[in-house]
This record gives sequence, structure tokens and C-alpha cells, in this order.
Amino acid sequence: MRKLKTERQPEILDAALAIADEHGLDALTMRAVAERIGVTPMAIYGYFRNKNELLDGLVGRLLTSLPQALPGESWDQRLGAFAWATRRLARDHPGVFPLLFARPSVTPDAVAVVDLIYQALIDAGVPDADVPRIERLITTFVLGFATSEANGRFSASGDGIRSRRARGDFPAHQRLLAHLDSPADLDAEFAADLADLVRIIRPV
Amino acid sequence: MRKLKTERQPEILDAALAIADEHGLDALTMRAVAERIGVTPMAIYGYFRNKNELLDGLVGRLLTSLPQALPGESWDQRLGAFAWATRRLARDHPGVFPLLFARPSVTPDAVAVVDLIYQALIDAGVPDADVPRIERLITTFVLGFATSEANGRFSASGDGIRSRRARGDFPAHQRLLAHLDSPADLDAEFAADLADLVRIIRPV
DNA sequence: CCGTGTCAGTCTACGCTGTAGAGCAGTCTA
DNA sequence: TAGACTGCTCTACAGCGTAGACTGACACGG
Repeated sequence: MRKLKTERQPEILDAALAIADEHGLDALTMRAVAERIGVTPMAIYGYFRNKNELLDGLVGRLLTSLPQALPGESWDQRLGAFAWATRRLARDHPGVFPLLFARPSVTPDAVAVVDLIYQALIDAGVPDADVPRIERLITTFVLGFATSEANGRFSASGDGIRSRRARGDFPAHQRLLAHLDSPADLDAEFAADLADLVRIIRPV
Repeated sequence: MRKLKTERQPEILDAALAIADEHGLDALTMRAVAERIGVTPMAIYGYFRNKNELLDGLVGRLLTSLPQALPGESWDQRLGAFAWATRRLARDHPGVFPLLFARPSVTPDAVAVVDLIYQALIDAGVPDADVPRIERLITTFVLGFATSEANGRFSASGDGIRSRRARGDFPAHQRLLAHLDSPADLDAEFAADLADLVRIIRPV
């Protein structure tokens, strides 16, 4: 089988995504996917060359579910829409989302997303030569924030420290004790971060 | 064996890190680590409860190798030192580095790094209430940038597009063609990004 | 009507993984 | 000298991704 079949690819990806959402990335095995769609494991290899390519397909699927640009919107509205949609994606699929960081994809879907951001930056008046860098800066932050949230990097960290006896060694923590509860309102934090980033863009 | 032995832990982590650096994260198996230090695989379980905890130990090891603050430096020097050291870490250990995103750690080492950044932000005049958020913003970006680099998310993406016939569908790419070579000088880009971020901090 | 080709899916098996559980030689202490 | 403890080994198992051979259903040309 040189060429791959495509008809049931979406069905397979649906099953894979559901498994990862329900039981975590570790539970995403070829056998589990196969069982879910009612075939034997080897049947999947007619649609994806191996598990890695199935995972690639999965990130492609995530990317397509990002919104297209609506023509009437201003550049900062479009940028915001991308950012919030990305973050929602991470919350909906915390198991799979971190793969976006690991598997750079150059599928048309991925390029379309980048193009959307390029256009927003151009409309914002960013000089052409700076646009690709600023795009990388923004997507890196947005992806990083969403991934951190999905992986619990934010929620777990602050809590322990105040109870820890060793906090004498950490003077800045000591001083900031009042502000150290793990951030209850990540929505507000994300919004504030985006506002700060937009301030980078505006006057460039 | 309830309590874990500690004496050979560093030796084991050294071996694990070397394997990951030389042959990638996939090659980092208990058997490979064991063989490298000349024991059987099960001997490792006297030092780490399981592979996951060994990986946790590995990220702890990365964190300790970050530089401590030098007293004489200004806040932006300290911030820059952290950022560049983090990025160097990712370049030196591209296989392991992404684990920093996946495994939030609250070891004293991790807290020490955060404390260093807190202190720099305080010295920069950031209001106490904003310090934790800005710290998360900065580390998220720095970690994200370094991870992207380690995973090749930056280098692979730009190249194909100009040769792709479909670029008509991507007007912004079309317009930016001249600036779309995959960024040759990531050093300069990282420096520019840091400068932009510092501009967020300064007037807050 | 009969071969024959194509194709989707199955079956079996292999090497590799993490790790549980039992055992074993050497050293320290009573 | 007996016994406990310690650091390690040995064996074994279930589960993983996947190669290779196979099967049964359908379509089609003679």
C-alpha cells in the first residue's frame, strides 16, 4: 500500500481526539483508536503510515478548527479572536494541544493561520520587515500560555510556597505573599497579557 | 524499598541526559540508562520510583544549571541573563528541554529561579500586584521561544511557502515574500523580542 | 458463467517498553 | 556466628507500534 486511503481519516482522527480528551494522551494507542471505530489496529495503517503521522493529522485537525478571519473586523479584533480561540482549543483538548509545540506543521491550514496574523499586523502598521518576527513573538506567547495552562504549569506552582517553611530563602516571594495565590482568574490575566502585547505592536 | 537511595542519582541523571542529548528523547529508556552506568534496569528503581520521576529529576537538573543572580547586576541585566541562559539550555539539550513545559515543578530550584525574576521585576518598579503576572508572561515567552527553537518550529516553517504554488491563497505571505526566509539570525530575533518585552515592563 | 484483479480489513508474530516480585551475595551489627 | 540490611540481579508479564502474509467481498472482461 503505497498511497493512503483518505475516506475514513476524519473518522479515525475523531476517535483519536475523543480518546485523548477522555483518557489522556497516554491512552491514545493504535489499539484503542482501532477498537473505537470497530476495526483491528492494522486497519489504521491504511490511512496513516504510522502513529506519528496520525498525531500530525491530529494537530492539523486542531488547526483547521481555528476560526477564519471575518472581513469586517479590525486588526486587533482579529488578533484577539485568534488568541482566544487558541486558548479555548487548549482548554478543550489539553491532552493534544501541547503537540502543536512539538510538531511544526506546514500544512495549508497552518499557513492560513499565519497569513491571518500577518495581515492583521500589516493592517496595524507594523513595518513589513518586522511582521514575521512579531508574528512569531505573538504565536509563541499565545501557544506558550495555552500550553502552560493545559499542562497545569500555572495552577500548581504558587500554592505550595506560602506554606513552605523555606520561604526565608526566597525574599521576593516573601514580599509578594499577598499576591501569590495561584492565579484564580486566568481569563483576566490572559486579557492583560494580550493588551500588553498589543502595546508592543501599536507604536512599532 | 520505601525510601529512595540518593547517592547515585546524579550519576543516573547524567547518563539519562547524555542519552537524550546524543540520541533523542525516544532513546531514553530505562534499559539504555542502566546499560550506560553498568547496572541492570531494575537497579534504577532504587533511586527513582519510576520513569516519570526520573524525567522529573531531569528537569530539576536543568533548572539547577541556570545561573544564580549576581548581586551587582541591574534588573534588566539579571532578566537578560536568565533569558539567554534558558535559551542556551534549550540549544544544549533540545531533547529534554521541552519537558520543562510539560512538567511543572515546584522544587526549591524552580522557586529560586522564579524568585530571581520576581526580584528583578520589583527592582524595575513593577507594582507588587503585577509582578506574578509579568513573571508568568516573561517565562512563558522565553520558555516558548526556546522550546520552539528546540523543536524546529521556527526553522522549518518559512522555507516551503515561497516555492509553493498555492501562495496565491495567502495574500499576506505574497506581500511579505522578501522577508520570509526562515529567520537566519535567531539570536538577533530573540534579542529584539526581549527588548520589546522590557518595554512592557519599564513604564508599567 | 467463470476466472482474475483490486482492495479493505484481519491475523499472527516480533522486538521493544516499563516494571512487579523473588532471590542473592556482601557487609554491618549483636 | 546468626541475623538483618543493602544494593543489585534475574525472570517474567502485559502492553506497545508495526511488518508480512492472508482472506473474503466485489467488479469486470471474455
